[in-house]
Amino acid sequence: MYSFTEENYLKNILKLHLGGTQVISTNVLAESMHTKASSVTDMIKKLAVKKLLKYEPYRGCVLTNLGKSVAVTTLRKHRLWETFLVNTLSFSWDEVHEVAEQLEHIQSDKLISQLDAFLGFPTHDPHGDPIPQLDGKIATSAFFTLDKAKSQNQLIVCGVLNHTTDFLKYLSKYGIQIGSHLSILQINAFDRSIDLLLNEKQQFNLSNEVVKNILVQFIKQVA
Amino acid sequence: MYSFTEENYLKNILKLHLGGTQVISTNVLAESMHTKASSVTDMIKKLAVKKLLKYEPYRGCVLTNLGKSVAVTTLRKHRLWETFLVNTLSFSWDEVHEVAEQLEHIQSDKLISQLDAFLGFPTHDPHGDPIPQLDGKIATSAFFTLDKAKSQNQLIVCGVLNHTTDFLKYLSKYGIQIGSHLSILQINAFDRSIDLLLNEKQQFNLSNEVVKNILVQFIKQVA
DNA sequence: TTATTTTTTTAGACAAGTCTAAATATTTTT
DNA sequence: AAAAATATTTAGACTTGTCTAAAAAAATAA
Ligand SMILES: [Mn+2]
Ligand SMILES: [Mn+2]
Ligand SMILES: [Mn+2]
Ligand SMILES: [Mn+2]
Repeated sequence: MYSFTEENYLKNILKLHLGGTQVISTNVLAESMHTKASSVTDMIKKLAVKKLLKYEPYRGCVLTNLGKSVAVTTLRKHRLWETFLVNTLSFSWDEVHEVAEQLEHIQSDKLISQLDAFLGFPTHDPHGDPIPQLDGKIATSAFFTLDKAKSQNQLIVCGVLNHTTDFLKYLSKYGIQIGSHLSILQINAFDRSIDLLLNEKQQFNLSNEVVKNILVQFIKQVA
Repeated sequence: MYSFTEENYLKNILKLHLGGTQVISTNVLAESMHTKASSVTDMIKKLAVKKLLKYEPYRGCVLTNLGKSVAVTTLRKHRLWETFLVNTLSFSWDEVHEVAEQLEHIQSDKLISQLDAFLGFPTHDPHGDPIPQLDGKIATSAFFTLDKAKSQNQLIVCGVLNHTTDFLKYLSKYGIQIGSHLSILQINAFDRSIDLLLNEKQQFNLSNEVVKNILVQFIKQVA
């Protein structure tokens, strides 16, 4: 129905919307698409004709409901495939994104619904991001970033904001993954780094730059 | 590395080679690609420049070893994905081809090797076609078509030559699938149709047109 | 409010892949 | 061996998506 390129534009606009931007400017979208502003202008004019977004010259664009639904479906497919790659095919969380970028464009409703069922209707992908449901609803994250934590907090790692291979490999090297337990020992005021205890065993320090990209929640007391 | 289109051309040429044709003519390839002869001429010139095939104007083309290896890999991916769709995601054998046509172009060596392992290193796809191995070897079929059978033969269905949804649905309606047992009751000389017994239960007649497209082998006596 | 900088759009070009119509080659028939 | 039929290639055009360079609009600074 829609080309890979169109789906990628819509998905990137959606991500920018989800990041809190109402109207997406040409330059911001060009950055996000790793392309030039002139290419973006051409493309958003075409997407506007197809009623996938609203476009005001020199003002930027906003997804229509139609465009949003295409984008959400693409994001859903991306995250389901990432889950499949990690849970079923033993990929590590830093290896899945590139492959999911390809798989998300496969067109088959049955494929996605069967995959969803096979995976047991997962709610979050391997990076802790919510998987949009069939009806288009995306769970809003109840998680907060580790730099908001207080001393003595008992936390559990739920996701990451930075999805780059480098960052994920860095976390993996320390043994940090989704589900890891973190106890905050001390917050260092001078550089905002955090001393913590991982899984009640290893103790180390994480820089503020790292800490800002780790999503956590309080450990739930299971009665 | 290679575009979807290039992979599709190479895969179609390989299929024609496997069908017994040494040199592939422009018109035959155009038919196979559902495109026009002039488009084929353009494309094979490009593939020749890339050393994927040898091309003699007005004479036709032949895959090089490089082209053959790309084509075989694509065919391997196609058949592994078909196997996944049927074995893991509960697709029926007449629903998988279109989706596999898309999935076969996903680029990730790890994806394919992990999928192969997950499926238990299958040797044949859901239509009974051999899955090319990593080294490029394609098992030659030890099967024969049902129209070669003799009266009293005890056979097992191993594959099909016609892969269309219509044909596969037709077989499924009668309950014929890979692994079905067939006993030849009678061969009717006048129309070359066959009366047979399916799985020692149902008895019916299959036309010569149908019978020519079913691959079988003798039932092996397992001691 | 005018001048300068930044952002966005337009103009024109290019690559991939396809098509139709016309020109050549090749094969088959007479 | 020439004529007719068939197969193949060339020429020119079109679509999608991209780019650079230049023009125009908007935002910011003076
Ligand atoms: Mn991803
Ligand atoms: Mn993810
Ligand atoms: Mn197939
Ligand atoms: Mn098959």
